[in-house]
Amino acid sequence: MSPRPDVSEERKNQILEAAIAVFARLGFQQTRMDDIAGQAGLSKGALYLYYKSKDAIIGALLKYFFTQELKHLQDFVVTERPEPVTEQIMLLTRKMVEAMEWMGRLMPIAFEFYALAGRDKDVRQFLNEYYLTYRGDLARLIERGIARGEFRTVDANSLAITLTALFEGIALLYFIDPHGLQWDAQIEMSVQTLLAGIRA
Amino acid sequence: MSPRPDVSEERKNQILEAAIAVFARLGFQQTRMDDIAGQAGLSKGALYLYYKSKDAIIGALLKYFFTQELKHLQDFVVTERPEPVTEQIMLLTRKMVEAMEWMGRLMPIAFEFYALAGRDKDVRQFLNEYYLTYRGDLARLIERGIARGEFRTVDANSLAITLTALFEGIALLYFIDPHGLQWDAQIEMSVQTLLAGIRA
Amino acid sequence: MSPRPDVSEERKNQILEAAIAVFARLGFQQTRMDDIAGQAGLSKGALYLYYKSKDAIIGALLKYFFTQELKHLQDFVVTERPEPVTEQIMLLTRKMVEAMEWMGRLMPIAFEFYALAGRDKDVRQFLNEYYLTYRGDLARLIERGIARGEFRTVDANSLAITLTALFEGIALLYFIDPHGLQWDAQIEMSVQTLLAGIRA
Amino acid sequence: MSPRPDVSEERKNQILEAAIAVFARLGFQQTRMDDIAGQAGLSKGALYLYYKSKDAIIGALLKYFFTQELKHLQDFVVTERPEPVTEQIMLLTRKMVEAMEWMGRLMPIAFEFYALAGRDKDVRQFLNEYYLTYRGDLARLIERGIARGEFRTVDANSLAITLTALFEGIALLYFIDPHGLQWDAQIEMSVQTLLAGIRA
DNA sequence: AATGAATGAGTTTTCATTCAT
DNA sequence: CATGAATGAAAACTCATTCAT
Repeated sequence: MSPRPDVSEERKNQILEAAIAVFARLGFQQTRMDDIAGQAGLSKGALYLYYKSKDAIIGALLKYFFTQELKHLQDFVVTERPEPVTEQIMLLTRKMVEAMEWMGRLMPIAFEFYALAGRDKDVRQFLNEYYLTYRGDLARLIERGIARGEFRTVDANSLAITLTALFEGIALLYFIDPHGLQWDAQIEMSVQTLLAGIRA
Repeated sequence: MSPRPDVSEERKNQILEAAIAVFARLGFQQTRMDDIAGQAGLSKGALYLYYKSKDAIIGALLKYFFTQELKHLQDFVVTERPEPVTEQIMLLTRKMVEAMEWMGRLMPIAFEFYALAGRDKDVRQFLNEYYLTYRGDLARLIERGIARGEFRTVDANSLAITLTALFEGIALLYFIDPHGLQWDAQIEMSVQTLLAGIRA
Repeated sequence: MSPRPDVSEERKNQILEAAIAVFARLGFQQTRMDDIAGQAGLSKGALYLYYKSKDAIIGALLKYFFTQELKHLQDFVVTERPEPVTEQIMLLTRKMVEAMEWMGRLMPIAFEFYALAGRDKDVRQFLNEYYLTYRGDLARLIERGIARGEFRTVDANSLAITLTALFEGIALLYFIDPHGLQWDAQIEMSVQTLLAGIRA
Repeated sequence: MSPRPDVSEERKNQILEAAIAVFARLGFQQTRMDDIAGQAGLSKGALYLYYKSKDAIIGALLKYFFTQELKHLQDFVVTERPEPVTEQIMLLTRKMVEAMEWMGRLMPIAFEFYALAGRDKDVRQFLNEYYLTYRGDLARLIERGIARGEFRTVDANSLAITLTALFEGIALLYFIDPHGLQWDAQIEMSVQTLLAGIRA
């Protein structure tokens, strides 16, 4: 009677969420398939019904992870808003801080990916595309600021790279020492200083 | 006393250099003790005469690697120089670009260490101290700029963090896509913009 | 009684035929229950409704396979025929050649069974009985030839063994190199030569 | 002082002998690497120092096994002998019987190879070459018999195939039922009958 | 000091079998 | 009857580490 509902999608997410939890704690290499299975409440065999290898899980995670990152930014950029762009960027920055704190457990995964990118062309390629999109979106925001006369006429693309680098660099420092500093204040100050450098 | 010079120190460096070469290519995890031994021109057994485990090699490398990084900066900061601090920072930036290009093949190792920091407290602790020193040195440079009236009265420490983050962030982007951009110009522009934000 | 015809026997054969198809291609060990299920157009679970294990399928196949083999021969031997026995044997030989070519794709299964016989006493026992029957039938044919004065007074049983061995040996050589020779001519010649040795 | 003697060759043979022992008992598939290691008195790891996989061991065994088979025959054929060829072939037959009894434990391995040949082109190719050589050698012996006037003018090659098939077929029957018959007498009789068919 | 053969615990992956639906 | 998702017990293979020489 009951057409068994397709659990495939559900299982895949269940496994990815479990993988995130254990990868964050142990790193890709230290994590055993058993760990993921245990965390997901499934048997080891079940993992292989949905992903054909550990690498496949890591690969799926890569997309899952960075795709979500982009969503945040794109929600922001896609619609023209009335507030000054400076303010929008500060808002974005604050959102990023929140995300950073919330995603603290995911940061080790990001750094695993960066390390992996050193050896794996596909991963590097994927990350490259991610950053291209990311800074492209930022560049559009900055151009809006230039058009509105908020910013000097700077190379929006270059500045987008600078901003991206600043975000990533701060994330790294936060990752190394999350409790040694008032990061929210610090980040706001950093971005403020940078924006001060391009104010019209 | 001993007529034979102590070969021990030499061997240890020989091993670390070999480890750098293969770790950069393969990552910590993929690298076999055999790989290091082969690269060093020693037997696998010999490795264990000088380091008691693979982890010990990685640990020694951590110090070796980041200590060298600091030297560059400290040479710069330790002596008061006559040039404007802005110029000194730009000079430092250019040095960093050169180093980045020259050390390109070593960058994977840095990212291996960041990933490792996520699950090894000692590594995290060590990197934290590294960054403390690094930004402390930068802060002194910035204070000098403030004292000389080149910069506004900003929180030198905060700005040092901002600058450190910017350097690290750019290094990450360079690592992911070394040939997609004119990195030397990009970095100079990034730092210039930031410094423009604090110019008196 | 039951208005529905017993589907059980039909299913069992369906499964055996599917098993033959995949076993021939992949061998017993390489074949997955999934392969058999897929080939039979059934679910994996259904297999277990009709056979309690993979080994049970192989066991059933053993009987199915060699029982059919014997039918051919027995049709031949059971009724006294008017033709010279030599001619009957040649006829039988030609039938065997036809069967060999037709069953070419099934020969791997026979060799799987021989290999299996090496480690499974039941299989060995079953094959032993098969050969006993086979050569018993041949012996009766030969005795008829002796009785009719076509052959010298030889030990019919021994000769039956010789003939069986010759058939099996040629099948092996054919299996290893089916296209390297004119097997039909070769086999006829082989049997002719053997029969020449016992002609009265 | 003592230049450590190269144990590599010794180990490889040690492993092959161990493999023969357990393969004969358990078959290729049922045999675990641990079984071979245990039988060889080595650790599992040591196996992999000398053969890179289980298949590699099987492959090496294939050569080892059939190469030795050929040696027996070639010793026989290579030098022109004074005895009648019929007698030489009977002598060869008797040797084969001895070998068969001595190698009883190896026969399961031969049948494993035959089954394997059904799925593995390389194995099939190898066996094909083996049989080509084998019957080529036999053909030379038979030709000698024709030249000496012992045999009728038959196709030596065809007869070599017949003889090879007879040997192989008898080996199969022996394998299935080693104790049910006086095999030595049976084989002599079989070959005698065949040779009777070509006697001049 | 140096070697490299040997070890064996540890890891991914496979697949016959079960059982809730 | 039939399904196919789930299980978990193997088993091949790896590699850091040891130690006899």
